[in-house]
Parts: sequence; structure tokens; C-alpha cells
Amino acid sequence: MPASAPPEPPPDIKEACVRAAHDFIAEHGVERLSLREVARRLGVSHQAPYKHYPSRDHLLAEVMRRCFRRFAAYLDDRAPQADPREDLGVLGRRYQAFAAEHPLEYRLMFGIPWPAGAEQSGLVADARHALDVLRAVLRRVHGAGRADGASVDRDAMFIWSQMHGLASLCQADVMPHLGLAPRVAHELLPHALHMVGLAMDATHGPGGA
Amino acid sequence: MPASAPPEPPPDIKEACVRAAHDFIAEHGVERLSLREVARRLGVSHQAPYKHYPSRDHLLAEVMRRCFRRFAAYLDDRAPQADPREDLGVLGRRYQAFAAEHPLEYRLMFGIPWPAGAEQSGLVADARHALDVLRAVLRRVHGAGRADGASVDRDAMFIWSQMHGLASLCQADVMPHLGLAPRVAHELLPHALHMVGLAMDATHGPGGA
DNA sequence: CAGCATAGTAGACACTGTCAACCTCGCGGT
DNA sequence: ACCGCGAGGTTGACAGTGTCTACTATGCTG
Repeated sequence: MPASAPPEPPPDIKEACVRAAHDFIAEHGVERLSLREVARRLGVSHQAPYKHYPSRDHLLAEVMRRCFRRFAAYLDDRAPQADPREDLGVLGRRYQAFAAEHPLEYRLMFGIPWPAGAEQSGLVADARHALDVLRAVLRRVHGAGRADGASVDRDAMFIWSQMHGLASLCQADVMPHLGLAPRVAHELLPHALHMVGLAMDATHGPGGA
Repeated sequence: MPASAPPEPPPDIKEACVRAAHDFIAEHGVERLSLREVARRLGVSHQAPYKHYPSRDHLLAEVMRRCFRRFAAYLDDRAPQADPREDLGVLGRRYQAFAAEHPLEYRLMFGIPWPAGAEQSGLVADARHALDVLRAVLRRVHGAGRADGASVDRDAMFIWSQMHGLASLCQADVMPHLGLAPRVAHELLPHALHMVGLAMDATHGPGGA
């Protein structure tokens, strides 16, 4: 019985590198990623990936780019809601669901400093797309006419901060040691959405359920 | 002219290790920390630190512990406020100030997976202390009598999420590429505090300014 | 004084990212 | 048909890392 990975080189090494790196990160986290391990899993020499990516960071940037794409697609792919306020809640729950189901990918996107070569790849555009989804919903919430860009952006950053903070803290190692009152852990997201809703009510009038 | 660091070994190496590691992290970030670099800066052999810390992670845990201590002390050390709602605002501004002034230390505390041996050191207690500061203020906000633990914890996590999310996003590399409307970047904290205040108003009645 | 724990040293090992040199195809120009 | 050449693969090397082991000096204790 040989090692788990098949040592026969795949046809498209460039593509296989991204997939292998992504799988490894999703399994063990970005800190433990090494190009040599990727090459080993692909059954190629430790230098083969360098023929396609100038450095480890460039491969990492490509993996991040795809994570942002998936994430934005996951947010986009929600059930359509007539009421924009309801849509906001669905969006929030979906945000948290993605973070909870793909913690290491989430950390890759938002938890580590950008690798060199990040700005070259389409990473910036893909990252921004996720925020644009939120912006679009908020424009509907604010209502036609008075939806100026600054106030939309302010609310977007407020809501995003809430969602990102919650997702980060839930994954943080401190979490289990905070001595939270029982049941509170399960109510974090509903309560956060409730509070955000109250704040939005106070500034834009009561909305959907 | 020799290298910048003095190559004469300090008397208390164990203590010097923590300080050197902390300084390095505050300057270059935790990812670039290496025990050998610490030893080099101290003018001792690359194995000297291992006589005091079983592994790199144990030294890291000690540095983290002190960061949590400083952070909690910084929050504690605010000007006393008669109105608990006002106190909440001061606390929030202080939280953001620390994160902005010590971004790499903040990332060390909340942005990376806990190193091995973190639970052994007093890290857990020191980390929890920061949350307890917030809890204490919220108990005053909720008012005597009806301040049950669960609702305090819910609000604490809501507010903490907001503050942590905001601090994280402000430091994130995406931030400059989001195309935020002008001026919005400077209004993020005031607006976040405003929205949190509105949500608190709606659940506990209007409070301080 | 003997013994021993403590705190320092040097050396080695496996691992990493990366540079350099080399090989080996397949393709286009003459 | 041949030459050249570049793309894509290889091996080998280098510096850097964490950590293991062995060795040494120093000071305290019986």
C-alpha cells in the first residue's frame, strides 16, 4: 500500500496546483501549505509549480481569487426575496453559513495579509464583488431616490463589520473559554440580525419581518 | 559599524526573549517571527531560548498573554463615566484606538489560531478579562435587577462582533480597494457606534448622549 | 568534595522557498 | 531536413527555519 496520493502527474499541472493547494488549505489551513507538499501530491518534482507560478504567494493569490469567486457566487445564489429587508436577513444567514462551513477558506480570504502578487490577479475585483452584493440590497432597503452612495456605504460597512466580526469570533480559539451563558452561542446570529434590524428601523423606518 | 542589535547577552534571557519576540512581532508581524532571529538579537545561541520555552509556540503564547494583559489594561484605564451608555462609547473608541495603534499585536491576539500551549499559560484568563470589562459596562446599561447573564452576554457578543469586525476590516488589505465613497472611511467608527446605540435604545430605552 | 540540576553551546536533521543548471520535447523558419 | 528555441519538466544546491541530541560550564546541595 503506497502513500495516499496518486503519484501519477495530471495533464494540466497549472490547474491541478490550484486545486491541490485549495484542498490542502481547506483541510489543514493556509499556514501549513507548502509548494513542495502540493508538488508531492501531484506526483511532480518540487520545482514544477514554479513553471506556472513565480512564487508561493502567486499561487496563493490565485487560490484566494477563486475563494472570493465562490463566496460571491454563494451569496448571489440565494433565494430571491421580494422584501429587501428580508433579503438582508437571508444574505446575513448565508454569509455566516459559508463562514461556518468553510472556516479555513474564510480565514484565507479575510484573516491573512494579502500575498505578494495579489493585486495583479483579479483578486481585487472578485473581493469587491461580495461587498457589491450587499450594496445592491442596501440600495433597495434605503429606497429609491434618497439612496446616496455614502449612506449606503456606511450601512454596508456597518453590516459587514457585524457579519465579519461574528464569523471571526465564532471561529476564534477564545470562543469556548469565554464562559458564555448557555444557549447564547446558538442565539448569536439571530440576535445580531435582530439588533441590526432595529438599527436599520431607526434610520430608515420599519421594514420587513 | 556592527549590526544594529547589541550582541551582548542580557542577564535575564527568559524575559528578554518575550520582549524581543514582542518587539519583532510589533514591527514585522507574527508570520515572520523566528526563534533564531530572537536569539540572534539577544546575542545568544539559537538554542538558548529552548532552555526557557519548550517550543516556538510556547514563547508565542507568552507574548500573546502579555498582549491580552496590555489590551485589557488599556481598556480598563479609560476616564470614568457616570453614564454607562457614555462609557460604552468611550470603550468602543478605546478598543478601536488600540487596534489602530497596535495592528500587529491586535492581529496576534485575534487573527491567528492559538499556538500550542496556549491553554496552559494564563492566556485564557487574560483573554477573557477583556470581555469581562464589556460585560460589566453592559450590566450597568441594562440596569439593576433585569440584568440576567444571557442577555448581557448576547449584547456583549453583538457589540464585540461589531468592534472586532470593524477593527479587522480596517486593517484588511481589501479595504483600500473597495471604492468606498469619500469621507466614509473616517465615519466608520462614529456610524458604527451610532447604529449600536440605536439598537440598544430600541431594546433598553434611550440612554446617554 | 561529589553529584547534579540549570543554562548555555555546537552540530545535525528534516523541512521550507527559491535560484540555477540541465534535459527533452514540439514547433516554426530557412 | 535541419537548426534553434522556448515551454515545461527534471535534479541539485543554498539559506533559512524548528527541533532533537550531545556536550560543557557553573553554581548549589548533600
